[in-house]
Amino acid sequence: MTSIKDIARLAGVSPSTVSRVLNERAYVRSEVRQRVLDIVREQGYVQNHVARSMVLQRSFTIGVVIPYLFNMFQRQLFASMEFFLEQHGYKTQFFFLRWSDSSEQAFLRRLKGETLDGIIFIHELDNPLIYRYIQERGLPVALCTFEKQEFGFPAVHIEEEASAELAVEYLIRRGHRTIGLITGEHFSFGRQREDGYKKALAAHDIPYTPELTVRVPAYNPEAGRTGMLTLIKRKQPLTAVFAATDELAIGAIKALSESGLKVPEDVSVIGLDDIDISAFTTPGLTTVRQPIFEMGKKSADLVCEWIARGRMQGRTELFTATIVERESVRTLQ
Amino acid sequence: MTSIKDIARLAGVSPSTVSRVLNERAYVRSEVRQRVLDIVREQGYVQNHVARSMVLQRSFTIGVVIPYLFNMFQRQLFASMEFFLEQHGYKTQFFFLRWSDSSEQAFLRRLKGETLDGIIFIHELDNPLIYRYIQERGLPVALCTFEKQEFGFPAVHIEEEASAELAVEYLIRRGHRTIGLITGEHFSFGRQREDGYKKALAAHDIPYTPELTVRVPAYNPEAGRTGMLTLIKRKQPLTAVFAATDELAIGAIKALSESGLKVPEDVSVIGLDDIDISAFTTPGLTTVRQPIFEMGKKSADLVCEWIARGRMQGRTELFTATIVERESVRTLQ
DNA sequence: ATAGCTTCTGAAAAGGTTTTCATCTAGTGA
DNA sequence: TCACTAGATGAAAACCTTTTCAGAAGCTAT
Repeated sequence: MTSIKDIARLAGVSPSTVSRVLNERAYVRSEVRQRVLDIVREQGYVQNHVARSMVLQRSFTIGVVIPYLFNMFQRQLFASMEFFLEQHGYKTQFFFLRWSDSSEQAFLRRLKGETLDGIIFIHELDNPLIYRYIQERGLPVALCTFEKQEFGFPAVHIEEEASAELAVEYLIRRGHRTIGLITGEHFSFGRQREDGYKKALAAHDIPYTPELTVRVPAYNPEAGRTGMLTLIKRKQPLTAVFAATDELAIGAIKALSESGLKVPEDVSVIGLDDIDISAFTTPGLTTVRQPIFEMGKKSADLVCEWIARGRMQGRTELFTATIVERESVRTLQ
Repeated sequence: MTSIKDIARLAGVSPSTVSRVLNERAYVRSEVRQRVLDIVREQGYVQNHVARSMVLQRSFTIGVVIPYLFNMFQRQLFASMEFFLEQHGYKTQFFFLRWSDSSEQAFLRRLKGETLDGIIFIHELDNPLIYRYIQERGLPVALCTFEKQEFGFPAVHIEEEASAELAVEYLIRRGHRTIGLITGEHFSFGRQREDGYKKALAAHDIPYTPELTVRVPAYNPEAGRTGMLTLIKRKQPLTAVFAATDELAIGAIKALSESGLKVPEDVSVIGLDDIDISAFTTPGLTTVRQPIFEMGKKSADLVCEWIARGRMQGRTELFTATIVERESVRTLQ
């Protein structure tokens, strides 16, 4: 591998000068600059990132932490982040977490050895030590889909509770009063969306029926399917179901059709997220849209802004969720 | 940040000894070893990866290159790779490519500056310089979903052509003789699957009708939808459609139902890939299964094996594709 | 002629690790 | 007692950059 020294030797200058040329510093005679540049091109020389990171004490890398699941929602979010992070001149380093406390600890250890310039969290982690560590180290960070009041990290998210309310409200407005809920056991958004469901019911004087709620261990279609199957088996009459995420909703629709029930004729289904695929199910999934792409962009912007211009205290970017009407909800009567 | 020198000072030994302890080398008195270990734990010290990469000339990072698209198929593949790469002790570094020649050139430049230990390519890149560079540098590599005979890189893939044949054959066996094809313009697999389609027709003496083929510029549901719409508009009678990927098939089903055509009663649809979601569409998508998870694992294993034990010449791992029967294909008569 | 700037350049240090080489100590066998 | 070996340790070099500092050269103003 050719190094800066080779270029220096070939150009008859010192490594310092080559470095100055490469980093577009002043104080290099234009004639020398040109000679160096020519040799660089000729030799196909590229700076060694590792050595650069070493001396600069920065890696030009942003970590993106995704706990446990890597579903369609996160794929879209991640793709968006990666795109804008690259535009800002940063590489993206993935951190998939697995489902365990030891995984979060392992992540923390790993984090300490990593020279990241910043970090984005998708979904909330259980281990508070991680946030505390980030705080102490002063690592630029952005939270995506949740916030952490006590730390005042910049965050981008929708009003989870209000968005769920919006979905259930939509159902109620269309005459539904026996509404099932399928949500996941994990993550703050699952709880918040459940709260939103309850709040909407309460606002319309509909008593909360525990038998209409089912909590599943994941947020994928398969979990939605088994959740819906459970609900059907309970024989609690219902005319509609709110699934806490679109993937859950897609699984629910599958379970309904497997059970000979038509959507939306027999049971209406509404989701939350509006992932790509929701526009392509049959029937098209009525859902609440989270502006995923924009949220990914904003998260990227926030970390980069912190890096470039220093920390801004307690900045939260709230996105609004909106109903997307497709064909999976029927108006009663 | 505490460094190895701090630990050395605290333990009253030299950095060399600490390094030996950390890397589990011999020639350290067990008493000293324990003292160092205690201080390391106490101080929460972790090795600095950048410095380590610098001196070791390896990064413990495998690059995964994904051209242009980042769809559901690739998400699953990527998740699988990341999982097994981590098991092998490697980090995963993403390289998303955009749709242009300059993007591939930019990638090549970037690649030169990167200290990767290995690289996995998902889908074939157009720019041959990239493979030549990899070859010259002797960088361990694995190809996933395609192969490059002239370079003899280890590769894992299915027989694209034969798999497509399998799908079309399945249709023909069920009495279909006017079969549409929706495929993408780009990537070798698109062309190969088209060849498979033609071959299956030829094998059953069905003349190839160009009007039944439509080529779309992407491999996502939206492209599948517009592709199907085009096919419908052409008014060329057909009883079945082979979509080159499941995402295309999902879009095709959507277009059919939008046009008042029922699947599979009016038109049968078969895909290829068997991505997660295909089990959850209504009707369930009949498709040809590519063992995505296993292929991801194998790719990871191959690069790691090359790194650990040196290059194995021209090793190709062929996976077999199998029909997955669900509800989107009807038997005629 | 001298002092004081500006522009340009190179030597050397720094960044945090690993590894080679040299040295020292203790133990073994003659 | 004397070589010799094995075990344990530290000093220093190396990995490849960037940046600071110092010095040289050329100019301007006194």
